[in-house]
Amino acid sequence: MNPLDRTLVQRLDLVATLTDEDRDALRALSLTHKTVAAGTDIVVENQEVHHSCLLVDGFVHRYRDTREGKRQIIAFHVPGDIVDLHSLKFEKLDHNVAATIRCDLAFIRHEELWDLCMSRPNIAAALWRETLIDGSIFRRWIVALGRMSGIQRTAHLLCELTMRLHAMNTAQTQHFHLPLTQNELADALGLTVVTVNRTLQTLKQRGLVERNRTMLTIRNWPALAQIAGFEATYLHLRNPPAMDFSEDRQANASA
Amino acid sequence: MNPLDRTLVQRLDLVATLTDEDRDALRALSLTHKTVAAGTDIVVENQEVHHSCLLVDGFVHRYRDTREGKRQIIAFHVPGDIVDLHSLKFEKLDHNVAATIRCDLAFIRHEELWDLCMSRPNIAAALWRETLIDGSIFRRWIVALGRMSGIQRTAHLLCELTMRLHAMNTAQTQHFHLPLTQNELADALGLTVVTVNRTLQTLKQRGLVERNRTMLTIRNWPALAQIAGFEATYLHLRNPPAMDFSEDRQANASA
DNA sequence: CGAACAGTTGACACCGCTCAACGAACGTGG
DNA sequence: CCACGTTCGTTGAGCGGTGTCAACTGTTCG
Repeated sequence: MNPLDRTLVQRLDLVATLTDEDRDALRALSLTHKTVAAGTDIVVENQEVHHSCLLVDGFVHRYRDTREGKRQIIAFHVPGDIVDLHSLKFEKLDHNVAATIRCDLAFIRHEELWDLCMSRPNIAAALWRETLIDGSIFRRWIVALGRMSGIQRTAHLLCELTMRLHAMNTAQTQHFHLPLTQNELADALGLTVVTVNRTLQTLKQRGLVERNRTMLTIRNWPALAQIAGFEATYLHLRNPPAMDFSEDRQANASA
Repeated sequence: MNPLDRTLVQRLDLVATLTDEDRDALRALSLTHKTVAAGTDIVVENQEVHHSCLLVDGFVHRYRDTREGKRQIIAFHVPGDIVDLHSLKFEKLDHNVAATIRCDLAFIRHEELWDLCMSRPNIAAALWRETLIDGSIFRRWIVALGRMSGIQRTAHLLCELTMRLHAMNTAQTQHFHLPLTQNELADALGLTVVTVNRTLQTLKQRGLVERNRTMLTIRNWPALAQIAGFEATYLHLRNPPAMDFSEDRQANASA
């Protein structure tokens, strides 16, 4: 099966309306595949690039360092995302993209992508919408960083990632792979590792989520969404996943 | 003179490459004009809109309130900006847009804007790029909110607004109109009014900037940019303004 | 003139940071 | 398969940047 089917095509179907011809045109894109190790910088600030990078498998984050050497993570990406679609219209990048874990990537030349946009307005619209959703998520992070407490922010991030992974079927139950260290969570949340550690303990004590290394278990989605003030509309999904884990909960009750 | 010349056309010329035909096509857009009072909500969350709003004159901010009633300002807009270009591809908005002061606005129907994008790829590219720059600014705000101190954040915001106003010639010297209250600054910076007040005093004591009601005076741009860690690349301007106020400084030395 | 808003100042509390040490899990090579 | 280094996670103590609360001043405008 074409790797684009369960990544880019599936992703764009989540957020836009494509025709069969659009999908075929997407499948016809020529890809350059590459696998990179955890921690690899995929694209770095000020670099000039002529292709965009589709995340096929793994987990990616975008970040920037301050002059004092502190790191702020700006975004996370799940399989199916084009992690630097913005580079299509920028000469130089203003931040870095790195592989959080070992990743399978597929590169698409800008020229070819732009030609596709010109010949298929639907696809241009879908990709533009993708970059706008990116921006919508940024806005929500700004609100979280500026006006929400540590525990609210943490809950919000976990809600967002859970929903995005479920939307793409990368996660399918209340118990799934979330390959982030507390350090990475801290750098995304504008907190320190110590605080994140304590915050996660609080969330566990309250029976909301449990995290163990690379696994996350949602124990009480409604309550988690409640303290996060999470509503999925800002992800602009056409059919947001239900997030009803009651069946799982029974199945896992014995565990 | 067509109001689009000194707003949208000028703005897009700052960030993209247009032909004369592109400019003519932009000038031919049909506009609905409107003036709103300070504090007016221009578009609100969850609203469905079928036009985008060009800021002709005034000052606009975008914001969102948390469940606890705290406000976070997400973006500021200067004349020439389309303040809700993202709405072109979204059914529902995920945040609010409000007039910071009395504003002259011009509305453009989405249908007409999209037709223009289809017929003129250059304009589509320029507008897409506009939304990407919007996102780039969000990213920088995320870094500021997550990993920079109150004084650094404040300096950074002042640098950004100064540069954007100068790029559009809305401001032309070191002394210009910046119609923001300390309350609005606080809500943008994720601080409280009290802290902003003290931070501004510190900046003044150090001889960097002075703010008086609606006026801002840049006293030492290099030093201000230094503590903010400000570099203009993320604004993605084709020709960033020089920001050399040495002549002004002499002229204002007596004041 | 008076209400409403914007700005200023002081005292105090607290959330989250810093520093520091230790424990647990993992991976790699001998 | 163990030994060991490295990364990740955990815990405690103390500090500091911002927030909170509250009072007061200054400005604008009807």
